[in-house]
Amino acid sequence: LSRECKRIATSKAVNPTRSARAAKIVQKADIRSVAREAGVSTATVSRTLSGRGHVAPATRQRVLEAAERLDYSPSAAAASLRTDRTMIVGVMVPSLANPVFVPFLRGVQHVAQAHGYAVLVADGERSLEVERQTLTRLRARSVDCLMLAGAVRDPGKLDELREAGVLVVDPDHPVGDPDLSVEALERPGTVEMCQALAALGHRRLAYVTRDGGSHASGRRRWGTIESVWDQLGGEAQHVNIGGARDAPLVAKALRPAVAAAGHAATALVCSTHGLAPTLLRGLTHAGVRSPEDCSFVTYGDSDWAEAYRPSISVVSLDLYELAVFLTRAALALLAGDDPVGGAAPSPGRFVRRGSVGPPP
Amino acid sequence: LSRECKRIATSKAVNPTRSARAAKIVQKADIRSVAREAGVSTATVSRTLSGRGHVAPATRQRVLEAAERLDYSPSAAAASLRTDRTMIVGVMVPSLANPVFVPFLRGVQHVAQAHGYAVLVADGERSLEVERQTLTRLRARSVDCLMLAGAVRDPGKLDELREAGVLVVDPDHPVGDPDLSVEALERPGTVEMCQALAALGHRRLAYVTRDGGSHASGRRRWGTIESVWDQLGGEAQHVNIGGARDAPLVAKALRPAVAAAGHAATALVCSTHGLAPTLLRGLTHAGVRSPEDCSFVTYGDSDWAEAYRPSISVVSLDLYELAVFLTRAALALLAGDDPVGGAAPSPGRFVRRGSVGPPP
DNA sequence: CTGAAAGCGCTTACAG
DNA sequence: CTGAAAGCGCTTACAG
Repeated sequence: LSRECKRIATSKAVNPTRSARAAKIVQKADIRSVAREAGVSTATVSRTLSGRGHVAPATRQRVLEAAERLDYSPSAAAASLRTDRTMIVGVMVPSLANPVFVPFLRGVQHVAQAHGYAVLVADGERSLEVERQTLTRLRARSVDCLMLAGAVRDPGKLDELREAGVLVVDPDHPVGDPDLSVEALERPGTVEMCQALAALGHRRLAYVTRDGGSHASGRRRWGTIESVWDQLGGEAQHVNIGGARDAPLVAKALRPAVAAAGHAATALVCSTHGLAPTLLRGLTHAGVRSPEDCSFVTYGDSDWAEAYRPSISVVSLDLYELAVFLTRAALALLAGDDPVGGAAPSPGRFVRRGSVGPPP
Repeated sequence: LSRECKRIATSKAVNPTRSARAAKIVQKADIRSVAREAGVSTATVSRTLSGRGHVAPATRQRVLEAAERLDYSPSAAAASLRTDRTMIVGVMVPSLANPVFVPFLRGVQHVAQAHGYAVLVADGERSLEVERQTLTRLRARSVDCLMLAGAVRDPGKLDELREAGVLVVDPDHPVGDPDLSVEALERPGTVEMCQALAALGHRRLAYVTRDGGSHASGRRRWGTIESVWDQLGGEAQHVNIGGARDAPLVAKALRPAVAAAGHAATALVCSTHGLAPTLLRGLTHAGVRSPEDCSFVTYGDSDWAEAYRPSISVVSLDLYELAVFLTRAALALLAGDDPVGGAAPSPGRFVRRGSVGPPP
């Protein structure tokens, strides 16, 4: 309906009378009506409301009141067109179905909101095609800044965005400070975990993923674990359970690793929080008890991990905190401010709970 | 840097030479450069790329090639300003920290993306103030449509948005079809659960929330449970554990309900998925076993609920599916299309698992 | 401290 | 089928 009105209003050239009528119906005050109401130029209204440029206190007051009275809401589109800044930060999430990315999104959201930016979320839906299309759209929207919640399948697209003037922030490859990469931050947690397991006497560890390394983060973790565990004198193996979901199938996929006579792994490390419940069901089905038969650790924490019996040990990294830090830095850069200080994000850590014990 | 260039470019009036240089650096092709490249008017370029209006096949071809060659990405801001449509759908989430809202967001995202809309997320951060400010921003961005993932604290703000021409979709109060409200959809699941418990011989049920009804959805659920359970001849009580997090505190809060000599509740119903792990830890701490001493059911399902031992019975409603349905309908309305058919979202249902058994 | 005016990059009704 | 031109609502360098 109101769209109808607007369509009529658009043809102002054609018929100013209808246009005026339509405008009255939609009630959308623009900067000119505010200027008229306050008896000043639009320039002054703009200066007052944006806070840029000096305005005499009395004038300022009148403008604010006029804006209030008319319930004026400036058009973001018009401002963007003029200033070439959209005040939008985009977040590219590989898959919203994967809960690990939500804290990151939340962190970006929090900071962006506080700085007057809006947040555009894009969901890659685990698909190269969708991701590409989505990034193209983000470019057309010319977000001021794009935060990546996880690895992108087609990094070439990112360069396109960068060339178009978008500030792209990739936690896997942070500009400036390599110590702030997810990998670097997570490493201490992995090391702690390996040391704790080794100290308990574990020698054989199995790292379990769903897709065997198509995920960049999963692959990197495996690299870290492999080298750290090797240094500690243990043997690590990588188990890929593929698409298995049902407990019997998962049990079957895990059995070679955890029940091999003589050289079974005595500790299972789950690559991502979302996979943990599936593995736990598989273990239960296989009759493998934790921690008696096999210790269990997962990457990523939650209330459920803690509530499980035994409570699940985790390597956790606060992605919310990381997102807050990175977003602050990015927005400061955009504003041309000095790089913000602020506490650096805390590194990952190992939280030992009931699911870890000595090897059988 | 590129921002710097742009700033220079902006002063085209002042110094066209510098401007031209800057434009070359930023590489941003606009519709005029495409028109020039293809040897047509901007009108024709616009018509070709938008698909509105007829263009001769040969011309079309030339335009597409020129656009491709120049890597043209039309400015969404300019288009919005002109057409008064932003092609953005906003999603208002009461709190991103609450995982129940994520499937809804994902559903909106999926449909929006498929229809060429972008998604702006707003996080209320459980705060009236933040929520208000956020809604004001969504209005300034003039989203075409606003989907509410949950109840909004200040419904008055919504009317403001509606007056500004935004299509606001509230799953708690769907326009047109009241059978599509979250409440109506969830009811069958609640009824099933109550019937199942009653059939097993339960008479006393406790419904547990964290904040005792500040949540609109929690309050409604309690209303439904109370009346259904009453009809079945049982007694229902409402327990509010407030902010308790530690197992001992939660245990203490639950004890009056589940351990009252003679008239203890024999079934505990948890109001929301996120609260379940906390309650389970409390029960474990209190030495209450499930289902032997007390059956346990929660609203909202997940892999963790299923993996828990005993596996947790749930009342589940697919909010992803609901979001998909509502978003499709909303976008069809915006496009002026006929209301889409499509399967109606499935109602909630009760999934009985190990945590429910006969009363002690 | 303030105003008049140009222009951001599109789309669309109109005329041909 | 195509082009010339107006205008969407802002912001900002310039002039006063």
